[in-house]
Amino acid sequence: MTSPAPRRSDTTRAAILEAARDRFAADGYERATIRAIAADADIDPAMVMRYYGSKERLFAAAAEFDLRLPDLVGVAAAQAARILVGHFLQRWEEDETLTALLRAASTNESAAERMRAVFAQQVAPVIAPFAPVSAQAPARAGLVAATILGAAFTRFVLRLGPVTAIGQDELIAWLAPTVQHYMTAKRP
Amino acid sequence: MTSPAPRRSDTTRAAILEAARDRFAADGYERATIRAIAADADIDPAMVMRYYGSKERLFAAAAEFDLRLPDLVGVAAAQAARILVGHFLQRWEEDETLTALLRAASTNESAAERMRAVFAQQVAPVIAPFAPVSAQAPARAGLVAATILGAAFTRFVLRLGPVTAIGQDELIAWLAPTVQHYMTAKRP
DNA sequence: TATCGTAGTCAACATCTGTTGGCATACAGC
DNA sequence: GCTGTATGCCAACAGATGTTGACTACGATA
Repeated sequence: MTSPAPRRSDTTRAAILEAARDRFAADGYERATIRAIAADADIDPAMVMRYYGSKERLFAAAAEFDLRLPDLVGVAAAQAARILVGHFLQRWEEDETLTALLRAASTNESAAERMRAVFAQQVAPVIAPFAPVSAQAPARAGLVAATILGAAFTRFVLRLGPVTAIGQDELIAWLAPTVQHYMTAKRP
Repeated sequence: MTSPAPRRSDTTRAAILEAARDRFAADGYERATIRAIAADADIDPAMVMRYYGSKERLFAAAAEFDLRLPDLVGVAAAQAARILVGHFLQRWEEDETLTALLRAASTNESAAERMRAVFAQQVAPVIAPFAPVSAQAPARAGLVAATILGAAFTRFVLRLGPVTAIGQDELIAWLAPTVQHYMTAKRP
């Protein structure tokens, strides 16, 4: 597995991608214009098209990320829930790509599709082993996603005062037991 | 308090508003165009401007709603949480205005501001009386909002398969204890 | 140094957007 | 019926947007 030869334009490509993430995170898909992204990256709008083909494909490239969820096999449910919630909040704070995808998924169908894929490929498999009955695993993972996304939406997108005011540790302390409950509790 | 004289154009106004709610709910603020709304209502785009002044004010009119939250004074917390969650889910299913506001709030600042106002004026006051310590009331209400909005987002906006597959009764059974916990449990 | 592919610039395009003003029509009050 | 106002339609404008193609400058390679 050899990486492709480095190109002279790699710095430009990276600058475009970084500016795109900024704009998509701040404005969502439709309000983030190619011209604004190009201006932020201090390059010509035509470069964006040359290197990424279209706005749609630029977004696809900008919204690519790995949640890097830890392996939780063998970890007790209570501890696993704490780790999960903490990891998600941390990822959201350090990488605005997550906010970009969340914002865009509200109005752009392909962004929503990507988000569903992230759920299916990265989140659900980590939650599933904790389900007492495997047939319930999808619903349980869905509830966990609703919890995480609800927190992320109110905190990073809507910026609801009382939620942004909660410290990260306290937020983890509130959400972890909920997530644990969804993962393992008897079906109500 | 006398209602203003009915105008001949009231049916047109109503048709515009209904079409606007449809479009805003389906597409979000920026992708819902005045031309599309007018076409849905089968009228001329200029009529929208005449009656609502601007797209911004049209949205403001279309996104106006009352959650009609019930009075929960004296109700036990467990029961109150059930009622609240059920009421929210029901409102969301029957009135797409809520989805319109949720979608728009992701990318439009004035929609977000309105959503924060709905939280402060309609949601927080209902939750506050259940808080054991009144200083914690805002945070508790914020957590409830995160729970509700997370469920609404995954179910009605993102349409995440496993979440849409959960029946309404079962969803209430899962969420209500969580909401009750946020409202009343000792701070973790 | 000459050559060729890469990187970058510039101007323009077709289209769509919110918005405006002018003009016809229909209704209500005299 | 006549008049004035409310209602509706049409065409157009000005600006923004994604996208394209032609042209120039650079940098490695021969």
